[in-house]
Amino acid sequence: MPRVSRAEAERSRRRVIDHTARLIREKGPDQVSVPEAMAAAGLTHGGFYRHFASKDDLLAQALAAAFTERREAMERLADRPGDQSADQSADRSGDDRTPRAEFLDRYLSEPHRDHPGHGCAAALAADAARTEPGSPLRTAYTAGLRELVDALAELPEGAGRQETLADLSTMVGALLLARASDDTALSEEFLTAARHRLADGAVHGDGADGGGTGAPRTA
Amino acid sequence: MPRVSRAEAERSRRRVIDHTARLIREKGPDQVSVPEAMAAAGLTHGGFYRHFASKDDLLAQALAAAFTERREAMERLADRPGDQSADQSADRSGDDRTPRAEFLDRYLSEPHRDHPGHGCAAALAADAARTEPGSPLRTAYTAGLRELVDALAELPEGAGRQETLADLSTMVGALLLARASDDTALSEEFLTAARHRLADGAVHGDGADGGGTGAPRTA
DNA sequence: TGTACATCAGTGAACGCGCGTTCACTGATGTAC
DNA sequence: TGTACATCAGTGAACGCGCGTTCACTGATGTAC
Repeated sequence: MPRVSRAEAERSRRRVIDHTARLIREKGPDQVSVPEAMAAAGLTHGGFYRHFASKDDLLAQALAAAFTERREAMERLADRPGDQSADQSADRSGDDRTPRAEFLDRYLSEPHRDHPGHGCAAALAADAARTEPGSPLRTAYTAGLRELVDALAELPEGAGRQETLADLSTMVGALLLARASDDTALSEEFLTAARHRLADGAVHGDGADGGGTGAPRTA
Repeated sequence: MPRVSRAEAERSRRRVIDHTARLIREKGPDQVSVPEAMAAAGLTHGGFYRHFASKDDLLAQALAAAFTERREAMERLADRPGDQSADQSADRSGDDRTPRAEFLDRYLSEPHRDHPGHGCAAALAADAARTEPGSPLRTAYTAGLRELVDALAELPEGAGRQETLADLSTMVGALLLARASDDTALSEEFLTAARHRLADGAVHGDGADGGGTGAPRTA
């Protein structure tokens, strides 16, 4: 069916970007082909260049979309206290837990480890690092990373910027190492070790987390 | 020159593996072609299958070599106190610093960030994670990672296993994020934040390392 | 130690394949009157 | 509102290219006697 409406074409474009945003996290940007990206959106590869200047262009837009998708999910977490939909305090899901604690636990969880397709886009660090400085993918990565850092730092109960950068390093590293470990026990050890480190590991004076003495993770 | 001696052939094989061990860290395993790996060793691609069963086979052997190369460098660090070659205490290079502190500083340094080719093989986590469980690359990665963890945990002044896993997560994450950040300031921030976190952040009970007061680089 | 011959490391051409990109074509959409 | 025509989203074939792998060939190396 040639020549669909402009609204339909715009929907096609978004579908390609969104599917590619998933595919690059699942397989890596280099392993996603143009025919594959188009097919995932229900199209043939011939029309690709009506929507994108090049494959690089699509990859950069898809990466930006992946970062946005995650940032929105995180902001939903941060706004949670004021919002209630179904279970307020019925089950033990954390009304008493801070957005930061909730974010950490979800980040360092087995579902996140096992489903990279809708997971953290910062985990594509190595792919971004291998492109030329100034390349579309590298630029999109850096912008997305910066926004992620800022959003993390602004979470209620967040620590200073330097602590946030160290936290994010630990999270990304543990997630990647857990994904790569071809051994269930070792993989879980990475997630657990990082969770413990970030929950109370950075605290010097006292080891209590829940309670809430003032500056909990300061040196 | 066809039909070289067996010793020469063995040297060729090692040259291919060693160059590939560098190339996969620089460009990623998927971006290294068979012709490129052979050319790096001064050979043409035709003879490849006299040395390796497949490209996958070479990649796995190269990854194992990359891990070994780094482990040997680390063990040299650990043995340093007993070994002296040129400068014992002439310059300020750390005779008073622990092997662990030395390792951390080198790991989270700009030279390591800027020269992945001879850097940490664990940074290939995402590439390993994207292969099938049980694949040669994945298996080699897991084995190398396990040895790295063990070697780290056995460093003098090393903490427990869980602390080691969290430390390694922070190091790998910070290194990858620093490499990907297309902004010098942000990149250095990641290295610095991780250095501070690991220098004094993980110590619970006492902060004393080599010389004097405990936490020297506290916020 | 010398001779005869099998082995096999390395070469370069060739294979089938999927890639990114281009292009002629189609017909419904969008627009001008 | 209708009509005439230009636009352009999507199709499918085609391009040149580099890939992983195979293969016939070469001649020095290694071995048997």
